[in-house]
Amino acid sequence: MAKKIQAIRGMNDCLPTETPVWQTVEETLRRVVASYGYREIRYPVVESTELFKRSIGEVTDIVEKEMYTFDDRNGDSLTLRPEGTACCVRAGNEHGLLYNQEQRLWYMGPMFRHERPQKGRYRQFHQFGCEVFGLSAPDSDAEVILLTARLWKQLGIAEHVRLELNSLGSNEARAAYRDALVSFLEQFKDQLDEDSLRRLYTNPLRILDTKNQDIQKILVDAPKLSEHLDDESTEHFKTLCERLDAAGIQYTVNERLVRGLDYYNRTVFEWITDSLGAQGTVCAGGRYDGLVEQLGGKATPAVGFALGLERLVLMVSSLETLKKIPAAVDVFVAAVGQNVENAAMQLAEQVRDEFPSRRVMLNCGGGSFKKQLKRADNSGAEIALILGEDEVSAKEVTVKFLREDKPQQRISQTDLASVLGA
RNA sequence: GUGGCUGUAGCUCAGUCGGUAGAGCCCUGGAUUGUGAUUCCAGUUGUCGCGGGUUCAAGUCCCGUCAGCCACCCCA
Repeated sequence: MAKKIQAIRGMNDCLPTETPVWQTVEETLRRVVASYGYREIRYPVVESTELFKRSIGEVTDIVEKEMYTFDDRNGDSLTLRPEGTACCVRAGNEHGLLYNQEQRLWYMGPMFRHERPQKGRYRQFHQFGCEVFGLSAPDSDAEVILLTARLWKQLGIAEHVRLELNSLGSNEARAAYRDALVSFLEQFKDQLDEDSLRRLYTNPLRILDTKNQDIQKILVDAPKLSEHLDDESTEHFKTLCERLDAAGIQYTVNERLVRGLDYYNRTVFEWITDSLGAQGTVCAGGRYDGLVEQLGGKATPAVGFALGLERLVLMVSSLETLKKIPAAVDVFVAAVGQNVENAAMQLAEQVRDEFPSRRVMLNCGGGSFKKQLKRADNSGAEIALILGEDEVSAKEVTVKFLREDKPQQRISQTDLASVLGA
């Protein structure tokens, strides 16, 4: 045997036993965003490397070490998209969708990050996201959060996720807080671990959500982000919380929640679960009022979120909140004897013509009657239509019920509706 | 990128002290030449992840490597 070629590490096949769950999740997402009037946008998997450097942030892990970057044949640096927001903004700017307009958009598709794979984290993974442009008031923040809350209800996992919320303030407030935090942490420089030291000057806010208990102790006395917020952001956040309260959405304000991507300002939020091991974040988002301008467009406020489809599928499958996966076949057509295969193929086509919603599988490859019935059983079909020489010459068909305790019938081929109708 | 665990039939797994490669499921045939799913009988499962090494002898011990899982890191 020739040497087997394996899939690339961290890039998974989705097998026929798994695709029904994916389809159900995807259909649910589409239905919910449609109910909010959001429209789909699609954009390429490959973009200019510069797009992600300018949006996500030069010193983030994603840009520093996780991107699939390569040179095009003409020497341009290209990157497989590691996230969708930057691409959405690029496409919106390029086609004049954003300036002086309101847009409620959604997207779904594969993203790529070169990380070490583990549960709920893969190198090719799939995100679904929404992006709202042209609206700066907190009711638009509230709307996207309400939309996500509805998703969990529709998927049956509402009891297994919780919402955390924070405000990063304006870019100026965030910068001021950053300086205050750095000068505070510099007093404890000798107690910081390697990761925190590295982030002290590159991305100090990320130190806030470290899992290191010793660092968390130091942080107890650190200056608080909420005390550095500008008045407008404080008001914005207060109104958002009121909207969520009025809508009956439960949340906790987590002052340590800062998010990893540079473009966020004001609202940031995460939906978290305890049922996925270390990868607890199912959905995350926030406001990014500066990004459109940063990517060459006219200043446009924006808010959005992204969720990880693999993580949702894992939750939905393990919690068994979905109904049992239905069989792929309703009717199996068996052909037994000499010269009946043409008639069987025609019968299968006739059933598909007359009953378009019925899923019909035709026996292929011959085989004994016993073998064909076994195939019928394995297909999951409810009904076997059996054609032998007798039936063909009489223009009849034998109907066998595979899942019900009912005697088989022999009916005319013009009377299929009596068993397949409705 | 770092660490721990794992890798044997299509699938789930066993394999003792280093001594001929095993079970169940699945699949195929038969009991039944036109009746599946139940039962009985028979049969096929194989680069023991890959490459080296030690040994008379390696699935078993050692080294390397690849992959999977879990955690760190990071993030959806």
